[in-house]
Amino acid sequence: MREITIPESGAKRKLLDAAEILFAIHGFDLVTVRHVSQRVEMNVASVNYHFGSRAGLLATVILQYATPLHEQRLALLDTAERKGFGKITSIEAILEAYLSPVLLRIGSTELPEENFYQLLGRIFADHGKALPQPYRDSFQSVNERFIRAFAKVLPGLALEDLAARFHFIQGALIHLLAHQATLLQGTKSPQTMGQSIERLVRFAATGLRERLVVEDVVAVKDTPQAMFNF
Amino acid sequence: MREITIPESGAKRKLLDAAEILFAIHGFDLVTVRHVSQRVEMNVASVNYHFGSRAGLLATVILQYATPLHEQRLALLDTAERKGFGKITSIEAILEAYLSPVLLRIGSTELPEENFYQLLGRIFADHGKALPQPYRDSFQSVNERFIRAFAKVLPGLALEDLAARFHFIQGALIHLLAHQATLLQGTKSPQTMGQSIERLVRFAATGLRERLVVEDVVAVKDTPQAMFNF
DNA sequence: GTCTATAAAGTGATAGAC
DNA sequence: GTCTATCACTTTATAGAC
Repeated sequence: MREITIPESGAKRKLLDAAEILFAIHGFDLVTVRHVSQRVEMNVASVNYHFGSRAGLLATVILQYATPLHEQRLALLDTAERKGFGKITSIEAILEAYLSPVLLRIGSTELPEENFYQLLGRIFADHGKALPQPYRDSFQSVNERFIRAFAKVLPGLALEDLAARFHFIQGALIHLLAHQATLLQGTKSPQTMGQSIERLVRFAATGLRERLVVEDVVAVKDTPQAMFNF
Repeated sequence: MREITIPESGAKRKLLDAAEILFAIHGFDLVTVRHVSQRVEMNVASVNYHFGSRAGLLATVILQYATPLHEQRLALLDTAERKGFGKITSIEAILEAYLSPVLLRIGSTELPEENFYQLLGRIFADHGKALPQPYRDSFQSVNERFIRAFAKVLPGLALEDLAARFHFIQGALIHLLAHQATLLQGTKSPQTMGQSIERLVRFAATGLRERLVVEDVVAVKDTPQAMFNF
């Protein structure tokens, strides 16, 4: 599998900057190599020369943002776990390890805050669907790592329920990232993303602590791995 | 504003059936009028003849699903509110009025269950972005109606916090709809959507009941309408 | 590395025969 | 209403000049 390195400057960087904001605003499907190259007044062949293809450009953009975010999430999770479990705040610590890294805007170079969140929302909405399989697996392994961390501090909860709740939290985050900008239109005192994330942490922590006893939700015991397929 | 009526049979119905499943699988941006017409072995001009344009076809598909769902949600909410508040179960009743109508698969004619949920997820992920403004307003008014209903049974919670939490729940539902199918790959005893919705009701109800006292989340008092812009 | 020209295929929409 | 042919344009990608 080819490694993708992120250029600091030069022609590749210029094209990436253009691609990032266009993908953020219009989505992955509607942006053409012409839109990208024309935005920075380069020729139409430049994208294919520097990234091989349109797909190569898209993969580079996605990995530039997803990879450091994944690393930051896992690093914060490691730190939270080393500080020890059993404390009342451990659920919040894991949630913050997962949610707060989006606030660091890592991977971003020139992108305005609003477009950074939009782009991140699009990237995680389809779980790196535009990436080759090996890269997609990294999305999945981060999910699995977090679900197992929650399982340790919520021993009374079935893994199936935990996976479902984690999926809910992931959806809430993606929706927030995708629509925070439009949510603020016309507001004089805009909510910052930090405030929204803080709200989500509290909402999710309470929801996770709900002790589930449902008769009609049957436990699934056959293929554990299937639970992490998202 | 032109009314859009849904045909029961005939050429329009055939084209709609094709369009629905293609939009569900590939997304709104990648499906062409040729894909649609060729799927049911009709000529390329048929879409433009029957729907005026590609955009007209897309709007018809979206409204066919969104309109009855909106009506069902509001009808269930009215029923829940008439049964009286103050009971411990009122939060769950409102949540079920919002979430459970997706299980009825209303608006659907020929769509397999998996694709129905996918399509609904795509429709609500972008709040009817592909629709003319008057229709988009109906998405927003349903949200506002539900947030106000929650406010009555959660009087201690600021409207800003409520709106944020409702947005989280909406995101969780959309993510669930969009990925329920892939979530089940490889599972022998698949979770039904009904079970997932039941899990979401419990998770969300608990999260909504969390009594928020946060110093760093400042109340916004200027433009109330901006809170419902989603 | 940059750029123009072009290939080969696809796009939405429409004119006009039937 | 149906269908073919076609228009005017856009798409990704590449060959080849500089």
